Amino acid sequence: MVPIRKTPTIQDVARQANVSAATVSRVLSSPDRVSKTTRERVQAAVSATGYTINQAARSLRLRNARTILMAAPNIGNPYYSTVLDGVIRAASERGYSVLVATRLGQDPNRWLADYLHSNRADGLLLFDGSLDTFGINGSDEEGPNLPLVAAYDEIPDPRVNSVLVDNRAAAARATRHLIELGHTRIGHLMSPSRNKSLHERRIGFEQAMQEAGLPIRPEWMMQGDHSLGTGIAAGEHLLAQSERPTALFCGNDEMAIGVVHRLRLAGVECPRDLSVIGFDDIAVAAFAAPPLTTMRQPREDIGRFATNTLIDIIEGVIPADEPVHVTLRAELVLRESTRRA
Amino acid sequence: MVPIRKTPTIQDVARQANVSAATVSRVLSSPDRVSKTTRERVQAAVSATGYTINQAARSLRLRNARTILMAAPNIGNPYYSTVLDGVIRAASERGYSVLVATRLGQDPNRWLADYLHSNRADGLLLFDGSLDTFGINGSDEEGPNLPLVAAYDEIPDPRVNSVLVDNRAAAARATRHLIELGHTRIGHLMSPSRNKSLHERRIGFEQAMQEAGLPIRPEWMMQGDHSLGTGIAAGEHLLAQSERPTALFCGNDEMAIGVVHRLRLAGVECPRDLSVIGFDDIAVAAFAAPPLTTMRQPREDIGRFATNTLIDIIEGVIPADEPVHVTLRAELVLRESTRRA
DNA sequence: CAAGTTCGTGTAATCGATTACACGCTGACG
DNA sequence: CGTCAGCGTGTAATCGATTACACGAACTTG
Repeated sequence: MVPIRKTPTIQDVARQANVSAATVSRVLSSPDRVSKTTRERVQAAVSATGYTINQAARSLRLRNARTILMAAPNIGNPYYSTVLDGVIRAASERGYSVLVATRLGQDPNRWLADYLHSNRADGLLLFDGSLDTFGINGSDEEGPNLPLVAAYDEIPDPRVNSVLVDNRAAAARATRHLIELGHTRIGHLMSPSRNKSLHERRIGFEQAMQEAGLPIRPEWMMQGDHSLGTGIAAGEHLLAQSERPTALFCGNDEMAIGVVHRLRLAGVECPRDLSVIGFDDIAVAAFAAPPLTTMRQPREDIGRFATNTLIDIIEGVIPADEPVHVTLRAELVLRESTRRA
Repeated sequence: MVPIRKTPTIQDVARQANVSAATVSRVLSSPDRVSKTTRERVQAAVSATGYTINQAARSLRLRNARTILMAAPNIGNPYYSTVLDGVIRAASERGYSVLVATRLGQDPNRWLADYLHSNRADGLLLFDGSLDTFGINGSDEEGPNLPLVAAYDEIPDPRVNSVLVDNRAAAARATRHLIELGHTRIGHLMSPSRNKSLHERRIGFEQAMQEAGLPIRPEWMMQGDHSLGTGIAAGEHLLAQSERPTALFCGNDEMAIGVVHRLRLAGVECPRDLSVIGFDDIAVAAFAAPPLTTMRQPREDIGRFATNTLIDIIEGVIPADEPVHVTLRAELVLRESTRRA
């Protein structure tokens, strides 16, 4: 019967190797500062004891956590989960752990502060533009003082680093696709407008329409919230109208799928009666009925890029006082939900 | 110009309130042990300084992290992301943070050990049955000594706590659904069999077939790996046969969608020519073409339940030496991919 | 009024790793 | 042979929170 083996500490290793704890620490962090013979003795002791570092002690001493926090309004959403995958991979490559937080019922400005001021995470990946970053960053005058990278959604504060897709250009591209197919009666199911990045999609739509000299009909501009539910509601809104558009640009794929689903129940088939283009290219899109034409966001790249930027800032590779703004491009993916007018 | 404000410590609060750090600590953890007047003074000092606890210091002293680790082979998978959502919510309610780890290219038995022995996490939620739990638990004879709950996949070791779906019963239910619709020529696209839980789905299928006195045709038993790709391959396998089944039970929804997709390209329509039932009810399923009949797994419940069980074990609410085995039920969701033979 | 409780608070040790500083040894050089 | 540089290692302080123990004050009780 082996007695309960406590997790070995650096002291245990030191004793085993007949050196001081300081030397063990040096072997682990800067091996060249230790003579070859002691180094080997210590390394043997490490594997003999099965020592692993106690992160809490290390964090306390070094005032960092080698951990980043990813915050998203809803991780269950397939959009974010792909991003998260990229985040985890990038973080892991650089020796960082990933904490995940989701917005819960609480005060939106409180839920993160706790994590960040408490030395649990060294930086924040923010995928939620509705947050007041000042609440996280301390007083306004100081500016951001905690490593923070915003992605997916733009933060009004230009001092915040960001990794974004060029939503305006992508939305214009999507709209032009419909125009190139010969459509002139085009509607838009809009994304929530309090989110600045998403609002850009509407602007891109309007620009493309104006450039083509096409009218923007108010009754075909519908407000959605990115849920399937609003897609279905938009479908009903369209069904109630005497004159319907022949093409529709939706602010995201979920809403597009909702619209298509609702219209089909009423015998209005996509793309026969209505061409629909979405945005994001979530995994579902390719297998929806019909497979959805959409603007693909490089979600995993967004995750990786944002993570690497964040860690660069944390480690001082990038100076913290010069905000980084990266813009990635979305790509048109042609499938079967759009066709010639 | 305000000087750079360092994160306030418990000492700063103590100074501000004219008490000792011990008293501040007591106000925070057991307020009734402190007199009303000092308590209020301390609370005022806490808000005045904006103090938040330093988790690293707390973890070091208390030898816990108030953090759990969720490990899944692939978080980008929509299946796991819903589970993760349940995990985060349940953990958050109990004051725990969630670290997420994904299997990377490395040695499967090493990637977790580090997290757990290093005081970063107090327990592990394991969603990957291919791991050798002994590597995590220390020597065999000791048995599990680190709080661990396995979900989704069954761990061969009965001493490991688990939260699972009754895969065999659910698979039998799915198969009986096809039989009740009058199908007699039924195939099965199998899940990976090295995973014990998933293998149960095959057994459930075979049991239901046998009970109904229906033959199991080897050429209609196909091996998949839960990806869309194997669904497509299975579709091709079926297309190459002279005699095809009229119904197919797929080990998960992705494969089902792949099969349907591939067959349609060849003019074989679901459900007209082939009824297909999936498993899991991932978000896509309802909006696939056609909407997929499937067995719904209570994914968020699995996440919540597993998390609460894990935290109960960590906190000693449940004795660690009596393994917990919870079985949840999957539910038949009727949509349009199955019809009468 | 002495002795014993109870209550509220402070003192100091502790968790485990890191690192500035000090010290001793070796070897080079004038 | 004395001095000094450089290398390798140990000593001890430190990070911030928790808590066993001690202590003094107030209160109870015979």
